[in-house]
Amino acid sequence: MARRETKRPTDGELEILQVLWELGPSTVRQVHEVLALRRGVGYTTVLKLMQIMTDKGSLERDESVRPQVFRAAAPQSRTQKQLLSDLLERVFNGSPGSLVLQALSSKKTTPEERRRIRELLDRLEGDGR
Amino acid sequence: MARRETKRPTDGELEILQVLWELGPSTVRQVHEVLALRRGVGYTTVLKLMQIMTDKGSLERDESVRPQVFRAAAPQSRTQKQLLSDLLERVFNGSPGSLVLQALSSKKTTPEERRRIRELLDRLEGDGR
DNA sequence: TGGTTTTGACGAAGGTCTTCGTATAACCTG
DNA sequence: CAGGTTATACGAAGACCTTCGTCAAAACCA
Repeated sequence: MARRETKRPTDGELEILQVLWELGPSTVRQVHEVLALRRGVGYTTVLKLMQIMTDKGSLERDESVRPQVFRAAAPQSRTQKQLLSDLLERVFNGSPGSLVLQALSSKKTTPEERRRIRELLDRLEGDGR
Repeated sequence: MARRETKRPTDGELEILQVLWELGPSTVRQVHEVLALRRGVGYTTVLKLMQIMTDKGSLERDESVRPQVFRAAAPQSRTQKQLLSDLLERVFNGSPGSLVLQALSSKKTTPEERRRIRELLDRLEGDGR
């Protein structure tokens, strides 16, 4: 028996999702061009991964055109939210406080971002909780 | 050839680290008791994982006592920071803004946590950046 | 249309991870 | 000290993942 697992994307899958979120629906070749520059991976490697992802449901494929066009099945924001929530549970014991503090203190934020965070905090206070 | 990898702990490793951070230095038996309740894993499975982690350097082992006592090589906060930073790069393109917003909006925070976040934001503004 | 290039499917190698079974070593108890 | 119990080491099975070679199909083009 092996792992019963979350449906977290693997590293390779995430890399491909990132490219597709940025480029929009793309062919294998287009994705490969980006990844080849980034780390010299072969064309069939990318193809295979994308085929597997399609089987898994994380990509969708338009076979009516040639070459086939792939796109991410879920929007970036949803995947981000899911992975963040996963990290929160597995690493921060489900309490977002220290996560947010760590994120804010170790990385640079823009004034605009900070403004929006304050706004959100205000709204949370307003909710009475 | 296979994956050249980050040194992110695997799921199983993280589970053990969590137990050790909570209990402090512990024997395999103690760790196993927690994990067995949580998901029925076998004793030697836990042992093996902890041995591997010791080889990798993520655990340290006191062999001078019997049974041996293991402890996490790195403090929880450091691992949290590392994993958060990793997620930030791989999933949020290195910009913490939306990460923080997502974390705040999807999970409950306490008033105390929000106060500390505001404090930190104030300090960041003060820095002139 | 025939040759060349691009695309897509497939399988398999080699790695990691998790899981245990089994065998040994250490310890304890009478 | 003998017998039983607990702790450790070891190896191997089986599930993924990533990687690519190879071949066939499709598209292109001169």
